[in-house]
Amino acid sequence: MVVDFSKLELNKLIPIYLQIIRHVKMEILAGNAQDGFEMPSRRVLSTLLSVNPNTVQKAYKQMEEEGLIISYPGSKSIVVANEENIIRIRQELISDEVLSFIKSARAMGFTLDQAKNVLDKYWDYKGKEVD
Amino acid sequence: MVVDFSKLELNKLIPIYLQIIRHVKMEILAGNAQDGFEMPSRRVLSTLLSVNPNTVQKAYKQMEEEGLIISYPGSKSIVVANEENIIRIRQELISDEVLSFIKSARAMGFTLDQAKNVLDKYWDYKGKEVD
DNA sequence: AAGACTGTATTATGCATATAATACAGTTAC
DNA sequence: GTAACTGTATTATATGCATAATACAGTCTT
Repeated sequence: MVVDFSKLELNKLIPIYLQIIRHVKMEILAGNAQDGFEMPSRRVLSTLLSVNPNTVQKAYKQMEEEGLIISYPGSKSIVVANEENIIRIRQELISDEVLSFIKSARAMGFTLDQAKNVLDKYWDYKGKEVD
Repeated sequence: MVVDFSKLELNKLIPIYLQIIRHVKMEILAGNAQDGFEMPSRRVLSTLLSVNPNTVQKAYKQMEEEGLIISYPGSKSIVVANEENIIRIRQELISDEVLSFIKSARAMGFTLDQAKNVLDKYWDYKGKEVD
């Protein structure tokens, strides 16, 4: 099975290679990218995302260094989704995504209840308009 | 009264001038930066944040163009926190902060209830460790 | 065996961000 | 009025990110 990138929408503010890495981590956490799954090749993913192959390579190289994937020259790269990695990724993403949101919500003057109400209101939200 | 920047901690991933702008918007939303409040001078804020004066100037110039502040050459810049701005800022920050968090939480496989539980767990969180 | 795919590497260019060092004119405080 | 502050502007340099264009060697498929 191959790790799915079809739901990754690139944001212009954050470096693309970091968004690729974060996407893989989220797919692992969500249980969609399991241990031993294949990564798409650098060239294939660069085409899919309309991005330069070197940008994808930068992401893959860093994931390699983090022990998130294993690459064999000539062959495809493989996901390493062992317990150790999953625990580390969960801590990292909670710290990056959850805590930064809480920080923002508090800075905006939200109480905990108000923050939960906002989640209720926008959880199933799809489009672009907000009110 | 002068807009407070003492609680702004700079993140290395996001451009500094954007973090400055976002901080002002959050202070306005939270009701801390009220209409007519003074901004710290470019030089003073650059010293406070340990950042180049030109970086602060870039943030102030963009806020000027957004109608968020008014500057008079030689004098201090003033916050424009009218109803129109507040509504626009609220929409913008909800879109930027709330929707991006929801998107991340869903990508991590969280249900709405799980997301709320995470908020409960970390809302009052201070330090750096996560479990 | 051959061709098409892999990973990996190098060199060059463009752009945005941030820094550094000045400069000048208007306002404010003493 | 003078000094110390304002906003505003310019030029130069460095860095990170992304792109473009190649190149080479290993693996896989047929």
